[in-house]
Amino acid sequence: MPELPEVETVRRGLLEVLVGRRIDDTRVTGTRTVRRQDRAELMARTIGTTVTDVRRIAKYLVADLDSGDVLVAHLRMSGQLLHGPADGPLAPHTHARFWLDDGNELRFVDPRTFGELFAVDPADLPAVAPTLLEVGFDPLTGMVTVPALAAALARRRTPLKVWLLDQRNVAGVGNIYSDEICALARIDPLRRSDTLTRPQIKRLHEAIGAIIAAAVEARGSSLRDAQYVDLMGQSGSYQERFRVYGREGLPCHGCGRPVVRRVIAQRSSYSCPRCQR
DNA sequence: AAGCACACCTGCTAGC
DNA sequence: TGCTAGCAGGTGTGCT
Repeated sequence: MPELPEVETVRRGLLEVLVGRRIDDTRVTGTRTVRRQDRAELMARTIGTTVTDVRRIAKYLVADLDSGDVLVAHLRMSGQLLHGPADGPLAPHTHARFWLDDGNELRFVDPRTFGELFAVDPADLPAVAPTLLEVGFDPLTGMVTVPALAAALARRRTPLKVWLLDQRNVAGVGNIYSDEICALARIDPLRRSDTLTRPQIKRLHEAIGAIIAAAVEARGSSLRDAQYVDLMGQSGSYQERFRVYGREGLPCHGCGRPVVRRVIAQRSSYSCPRCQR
């Protein structure tokens, strides 16, 4: 479900409702929700702790606990974190519940069960979740210079779309925003990363920053199935500004010719063959 | 070693 | 109306 803008929107919501709250009780019912450790260990490491900060690393949400441990969540395709009164109705596919000391509850809901939770000592992260520590620059908080971007692009020989999806290159970009970035930069997503021209790299640099900033501003994108909602169940609005994503056959905003869908890296990819080269 | 295909799940929708 | 093939915001694994 969520890419950087959606995860960032959830993070900002969690900052408001979680920081300073003590977790009075934790219950995990989903059998696939905790995969990197024993479920009982996650419960033991969270119950009785107070949340001191909520950070984002790529698409991971990281809650710092006053015990020194971190509670980490990844929503993958269909995960949601929802916050509300502890006596509120339970949504289907609720796999974990965290009871807070103010009468509210944080719930992890995930129909496809790809999402996950784990709670560890940060010193153990290299062993438990190495990829979380191997992410590239963050377009929202750590944009790189144009020469640094050029160097990183030259290090791989893979389609630009695939390069953008690789979290080791850019942290937090996924299928929607990689297409939107390529469209704004007017580059073919199949263009090999190590063959971009100087002007293309400059445009790509601007596009990465601009698309992600605008999508965060819009509180992310919610598609037709309304899977993505923020902590309070509210939708984002960036889907109203999509240039190409999901617009197969509809006119390109630049030239009016139909947007084309292709499969790249086993994902749907949308682009304008005329404007993107 | 890098690059690529596939597996992991459930639910919704378009098309017959 | 009812069935089913196809598709969905991601990433870990295993192959070449």
